[in-house]
Amino acid sequence: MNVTIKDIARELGICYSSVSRALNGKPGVSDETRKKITETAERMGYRPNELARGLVSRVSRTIGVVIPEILNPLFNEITTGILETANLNRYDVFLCVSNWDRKKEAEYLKAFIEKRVDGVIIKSADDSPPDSFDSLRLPVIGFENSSARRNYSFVEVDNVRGGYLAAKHLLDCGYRKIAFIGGKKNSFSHNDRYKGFLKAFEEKHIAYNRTLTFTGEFNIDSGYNVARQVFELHRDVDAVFACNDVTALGVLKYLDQNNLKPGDDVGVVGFDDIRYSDLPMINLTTIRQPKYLIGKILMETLLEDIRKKEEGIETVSRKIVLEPELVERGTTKHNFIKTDL
Amino acid sequence: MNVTIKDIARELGICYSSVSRALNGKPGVSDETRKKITETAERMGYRPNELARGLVSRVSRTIGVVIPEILNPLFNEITTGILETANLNRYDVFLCVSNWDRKKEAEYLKAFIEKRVDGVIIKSADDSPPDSFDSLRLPVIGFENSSARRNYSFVEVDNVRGGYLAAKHLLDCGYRKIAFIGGKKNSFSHNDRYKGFLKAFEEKHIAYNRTLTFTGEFNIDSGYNVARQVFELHRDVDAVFACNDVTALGVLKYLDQNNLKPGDDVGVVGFDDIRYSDLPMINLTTIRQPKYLIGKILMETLLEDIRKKEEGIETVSRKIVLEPELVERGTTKHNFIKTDL
DNA sequence: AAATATAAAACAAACGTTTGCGTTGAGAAT
DNA sequence: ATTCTCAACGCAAACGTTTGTTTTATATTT
Repeated sequence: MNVTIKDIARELGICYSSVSRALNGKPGVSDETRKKITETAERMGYRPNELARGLVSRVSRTIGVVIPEILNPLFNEITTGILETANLNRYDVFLCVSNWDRKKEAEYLKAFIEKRVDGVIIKSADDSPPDSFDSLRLPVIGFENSSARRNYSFVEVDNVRGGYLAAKHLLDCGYRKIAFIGGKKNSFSHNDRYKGFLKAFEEKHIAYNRTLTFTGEFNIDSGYNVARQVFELHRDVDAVFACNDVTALGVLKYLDQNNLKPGDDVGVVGFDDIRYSDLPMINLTTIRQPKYLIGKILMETLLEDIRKKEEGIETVSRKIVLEPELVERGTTKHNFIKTDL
Repeated sequence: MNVTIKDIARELGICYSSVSRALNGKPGVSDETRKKITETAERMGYRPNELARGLVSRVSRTIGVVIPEILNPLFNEITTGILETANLNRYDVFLCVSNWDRKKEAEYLKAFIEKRVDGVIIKSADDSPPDSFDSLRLPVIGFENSSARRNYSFVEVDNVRGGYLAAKHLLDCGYRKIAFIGGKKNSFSHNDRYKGFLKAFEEKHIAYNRTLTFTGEFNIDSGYNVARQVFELHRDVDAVFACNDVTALGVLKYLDQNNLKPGDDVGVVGFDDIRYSDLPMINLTTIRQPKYLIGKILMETLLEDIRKKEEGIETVSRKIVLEPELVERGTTKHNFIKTDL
């Protein structure tokens, strides 16, 4: 049904190999016939079959991407960077959402292999990235979890520094009883941010009460519920560092419903700087991750690895660390002085 | 480098066609050899090459999706529905973002054809969906723009009714000087929502001052700027119907910065009911689109069309219309009575 | 004019599958 | 003993490309 190079060859009474060479700009065909070929290809509406092409050339110009969520603004923006960079380089992307399910993740990876993608980008659902790639020679790059040390590259933000910046800022403002609401317990990002968080206290020789440490899920409801827990258990908490902005939104929701004014009554710092957190109604102080850039670098690094592999150049696993940045907004106030509520 | 069915056949001293049949559960191979085959396939780590498979079977189990944006919460949730439904049915999705660029859109479609996707879902960047499919027999389904009547199916929300619900609600509350901030001028959704909007006025025999009609882009800044325009030009406006929630957020931002209280001073209704619009800090009254469901139905309908095509059954273009729903929140108040500001 | 070089085109194998058809051989029916 | 049936398996073509090799035709050299 579709036009093939054989059809074009038959139309012109020549061999189809010449058509292939002509259309791919390879030598071995005269300018005259080349012109005739491109013209008839155009006229007949020829569309190369990338499946056949990929079968012999072993290149599919396709990347597989697995992320845990897409609704989450963090991954949303990272994905945007990934997709735009891919498309800029004429690659197509299989996008798969694991919902933090390790099993699904493995299934997607299997499908990627069967569809012969040229490379894979993965934010693993847990902190032991799949090892099924170790045997294949498929270029892979991960987001976060670099500490799990695989033989592939990683991109991530300096989470220790992020946690440090958050705590230091809160302490500088004058907040003292600071609750830490982390992400999944024992996840690398959680641990690193907590580590940095504690470091700020140490540096200022302020003792940290570890009973103020909590963990939550990556959504608003969780943030809300944990906030309630925090304030019911510890009436004297005067600030919260939430390990991501979505959780922070849940905290803000709790404060709003309990007539606590962010910044004045309770300081709040988030992490990520998601879209809309700069709205005046939200105005969340946060640690910014360069989300779009992360996606862009993930894809660019992967494409470079793919190119090198095609050229037979050995690649080394890299770990690319980006800097987080404090964004001061209205949910923290300088010169905070505790007033008993 | 990869294990093939020929490798398995050689290992067992049989013909590779038997391997194919065994692995695909087809008849013509004894239970005994079938078992041996599946075992060695497993042992050797065989992964079928979907490129080769697709080449002969003409089925790739791959869907191409083109959307204008992914950052936008509306498309974000629709995409979630699309992806999850695809994955549930063991399809992979090429996701491409057009950024409302007609040319990019065409490029993606071309790539889809070359990669031999089984079907396409598209929210076209403008209101004349690409016609390049008319010749191909590729199953396609669109989101919105159904009025452009192509020979493929569409899913959309009843936009006329949505506009009507918004205006009726505002009028019922007591708002009278209502600004309409639309989307891209002359887009079908814009026109339909405006049509419904006007209908509510007619029904109540209230004249509508058409100078209160504005258009904007699909982002916060635009909403903010148009809001400023609205209120600088028309000091007596007491409510705004924004054609989408993102624009409405821009309006809320403007109100916040000008000490106007949503609901009490100015009624605001959005459209879509995006994530986070239910946060107490935002609390936006809006017309809900069943976003996830839209994505799900888009994919399910497409897959059905694909299945029918594979079975040689003729398909007819359908237009699936979903109902929008008014969600009352804090940015509109009943018994609003105009007080001169 | 014969030998040689070169560009253009044809030939053919390969990529890894699926699948229609032909072959084989063992047991059942005659 | 001969024929028939039928499952199990092998053979080979096909899907639409790319690409190395061979043939052909033309131009160049001696």
